[in-house]
Amino acid sequence: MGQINRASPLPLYHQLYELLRGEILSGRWQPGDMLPPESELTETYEVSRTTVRQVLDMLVHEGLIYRQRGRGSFVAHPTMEQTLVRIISFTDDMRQRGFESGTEVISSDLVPAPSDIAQRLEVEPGEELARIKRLRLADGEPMSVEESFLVHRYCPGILEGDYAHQPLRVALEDHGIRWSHARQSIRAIVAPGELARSLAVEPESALLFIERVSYSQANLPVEFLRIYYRADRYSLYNELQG
Amino acid sequence: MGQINRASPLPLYHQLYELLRGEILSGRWQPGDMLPPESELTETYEVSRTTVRQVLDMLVHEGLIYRQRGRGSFVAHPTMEQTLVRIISFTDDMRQRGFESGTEVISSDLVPAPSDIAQRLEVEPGEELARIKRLRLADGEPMSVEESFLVHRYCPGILEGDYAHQPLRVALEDHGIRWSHARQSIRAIVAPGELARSLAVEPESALLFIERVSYSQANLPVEFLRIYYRADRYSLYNELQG
DNA sequence: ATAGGGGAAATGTACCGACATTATAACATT
DNA sequence: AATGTTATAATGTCGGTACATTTCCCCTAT
Repeated sequence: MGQINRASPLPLYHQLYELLRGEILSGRWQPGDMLPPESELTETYEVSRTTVRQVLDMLVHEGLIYRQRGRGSFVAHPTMEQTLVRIISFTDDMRQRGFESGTEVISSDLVPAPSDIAQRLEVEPGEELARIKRLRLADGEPMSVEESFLVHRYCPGILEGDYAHQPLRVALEDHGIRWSHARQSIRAIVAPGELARSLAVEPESALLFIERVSYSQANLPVEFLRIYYRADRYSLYNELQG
Repeated sequence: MGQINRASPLPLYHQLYELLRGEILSGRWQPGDMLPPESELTETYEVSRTTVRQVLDMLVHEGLIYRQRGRGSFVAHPTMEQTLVRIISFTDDMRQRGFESGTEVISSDLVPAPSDIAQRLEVEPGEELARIKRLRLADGEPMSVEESFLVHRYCPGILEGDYAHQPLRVALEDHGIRWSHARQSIRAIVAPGELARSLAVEPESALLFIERVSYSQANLPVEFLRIYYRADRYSLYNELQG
């Protein structure tokens, strides 16, 4: 079990947050499970109830837990909404939607950065990028095409992996890269011929098109991602506040 | 200036939250303005600093303010992101994107509820709905078509308003209806001929298509909304957490 | 069997105090 | 003039206490 290090410069609440978050994201605590009550967390980690509640509130905001007065705090069931709040893997996204996910690598190579991508990745045009193009399947049928551009300098040799079976995220972690946040735009486009063929849809179909820049924990943009979703199979959901 | 009523059953933090939120949303406090420091809010409203901070944290999470250690708390500048978090009017959305907004009413009438819409509005199929169809303009050019279905029982006579010049939201408030939250789906579609004409785009263009159910503060679904955005002019932005 | 009461456990609300960290401006020193 | 120092004010972190409210279970009286 994790420990809280009082000599650490990291605030106690941050350490506890990482601990509890790990329990949930790792799956050690399952959706619907009750978390230890505040009183128990207070004793276990030897922090005040104030700190414990601060952490639990953070997890509520993140959508990882929900709380019920008089009953307890529980691990939340993943919702579609997570897709628009958290960086989530294709596999997890599909599992939430009730699909079995699959992946085929279309191509992977090194390319010089085009100027528009270079700008978003904050590198010089022409800088070497690793490009990985994959077809994503849901229950065996094409769901999306993902084109990923990685700043090769940050992850040399990344192209050696087999990204049909290994998550790109894992390979990046071997290079010490973990995502802190990402910015994306969501658009609608008409499927170009080649994409229509890859996705097995009629030419001129509509696609949901997402462009995303992902930032490492060092706050550097590392990946530029283009995702083309089949509009007949994929939509986004979210909830708005009044 | 607002007051806090200690005899009210509403929690103090909730009352203070509504107060400060009102100052911001009304525009009395402008983006970039510094809020009164915590110490002053504590004295003004005679609540503890804990309560003040709880409220400020809520406003931060809502994206209405940001805080800077050692400097103060400030009214946030509206961002594109709000579109995916808060229920925002077309006018405000366009202003954030740097457009002048305009509206033309295409049609408004009473219709019996189709079964799919009835289900989402939790009424019987055939129940009377007020339907308002509007063309939305940005800098004089078509941006989107909105088709709104309102449960007429909740807002009889709503069709008498002129929704080219008056916000629908205001008319609904006269019926005591204010939005608490809404749920929406985001999809891509190919523009049907009629819509393409209304939006002045090529037939077979891609549109960003949003379907939204909005709930009143009584937690009743009141409006079903279909919005068709020109994909060449409109995209959504948001930020994801790692 | 059923209804009701009571207590235990859990989260919610609200207050207070103490000190840390950061930003700014005014002031002092070089 | 440039630099360093200091004081002040602001938010951030952490601890504590008290009581309210809700849920749930067990026990009892009917």
